[in-house]
Amino acid sequence: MSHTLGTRAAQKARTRQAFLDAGLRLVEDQSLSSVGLREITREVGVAPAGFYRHFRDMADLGVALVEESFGSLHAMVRAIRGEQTRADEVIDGTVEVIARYVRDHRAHFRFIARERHGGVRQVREAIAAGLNRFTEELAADLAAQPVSAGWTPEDVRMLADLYVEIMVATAADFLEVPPGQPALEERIAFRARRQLRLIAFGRRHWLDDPSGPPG
Amino acid sequence: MSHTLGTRAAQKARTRQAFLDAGLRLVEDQSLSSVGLREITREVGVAPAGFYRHFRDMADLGVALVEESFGSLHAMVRAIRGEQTRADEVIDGTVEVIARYVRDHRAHFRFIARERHGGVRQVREAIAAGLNRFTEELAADLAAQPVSAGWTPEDVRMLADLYVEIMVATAADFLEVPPGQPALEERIAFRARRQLRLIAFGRRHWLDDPSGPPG
DNA sequence: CAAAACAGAGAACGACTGTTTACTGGATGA
DNA sequence: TCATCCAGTAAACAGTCGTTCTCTGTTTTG
Repeated sequence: MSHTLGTRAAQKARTRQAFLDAGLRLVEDQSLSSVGLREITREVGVAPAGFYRHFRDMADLGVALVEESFGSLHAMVRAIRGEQTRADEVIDGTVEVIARYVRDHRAHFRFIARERHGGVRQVREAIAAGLNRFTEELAADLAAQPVSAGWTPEDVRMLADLYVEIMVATAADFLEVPPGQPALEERIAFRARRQLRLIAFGRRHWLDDPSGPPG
Repeated sequence: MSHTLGTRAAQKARTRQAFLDAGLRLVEDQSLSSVGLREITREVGVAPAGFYRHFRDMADLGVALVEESFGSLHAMVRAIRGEQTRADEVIDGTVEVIARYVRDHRAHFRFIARERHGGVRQVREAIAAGLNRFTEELAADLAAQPVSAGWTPEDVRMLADLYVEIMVATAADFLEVPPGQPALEERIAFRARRQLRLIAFGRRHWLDDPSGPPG
């Protein structure tokens, strides 16, 4: 804890990381619930029983993968929070950050998209919790903006949910594009920018419209 | 083909349907790629080899399940196309239809949500194709509405994509609610209505806003 | 009414599964 | 230095897996 890890603990951490990397690799083209324990130890180059030194079962490893994935996503959140002021700068920046995130952390996001509604309950719940934290942070940011004056907290949260849904869907669409097809990527980015802009319009007129926001 | 199926073909169709039903049942709490061939024949009450009389492999059965699921969804589309004119009537009706669809076809939608980004490529592609057809129909409806005058087809499609994404997300949220919790269901429905209304505002101001739609 | 078609049964195949057990050997702390 | 710890090994456990084969009994066809 206090100083650098002993060669002992360091080696354990390295093996654990190798498990996470192998798990991420295997989930590229199958679901977590169909990845076998022996399959993953084979990939790591370790005896099957060695698995239990690091994880209780595959669901446990899955939850660890969720945490790792959201860790890299959190770096992206901070990047979005740059100090742009004009609305379309924020939009362009947001879409660009999503694109780069998917490019740089392809396997992480694929894992989240695949297991978000996947077959392992613990993993689903961990992803839901992570997305929830993400949405709350975004809602706090949105609430602080002048445009949100007069909004109820519930409506701000509703808007944040909408934004997150678009971001996740956009990222998932990026995933389907084979790497190195910038034209297709640009089409997706273009559409995402327009969707965000449409929502920005609706947001601006949320309070001043004659038919009003209350349901 | 021409008249009623012989007892022969009828029995085959019955067994095939039993496979589909069993598949849907097993995918309630695991991914398709982890459902075994023997597991499903056991559920149906048939010898393992019997499977091959109906499907080439599990991916084949998965694609058949996608078609069945979208079949029941198509009934819902037609229901949404009721002849309401006022915007909030359409919105309320849409959300209500989504809620009822999830209630009545829980397993079908869970399958689509789970396998949309799941581990079996053929199934992913079949779902993407189904959602695409769905989105195109919706886009055609939207284009016919007076509000869409002056919109480019690309922007109409962008809007349809946005609607579909919200509908799918809302349905997925309904899924997470344990049946018989109307209070939680109403919270989700309420939020979905406000999101749709926000978009309706943005849509209304898409062309008349000073900062304009072109990117 | 005979012949062909064919859904499903049953058995066998080799390979793979998760988990437990007893063990080894190098790092760790007194 | 020496006892303790513990990450990783090797082997065995009782199953399950997908696939192929041959066979049976009924339905369909001509």
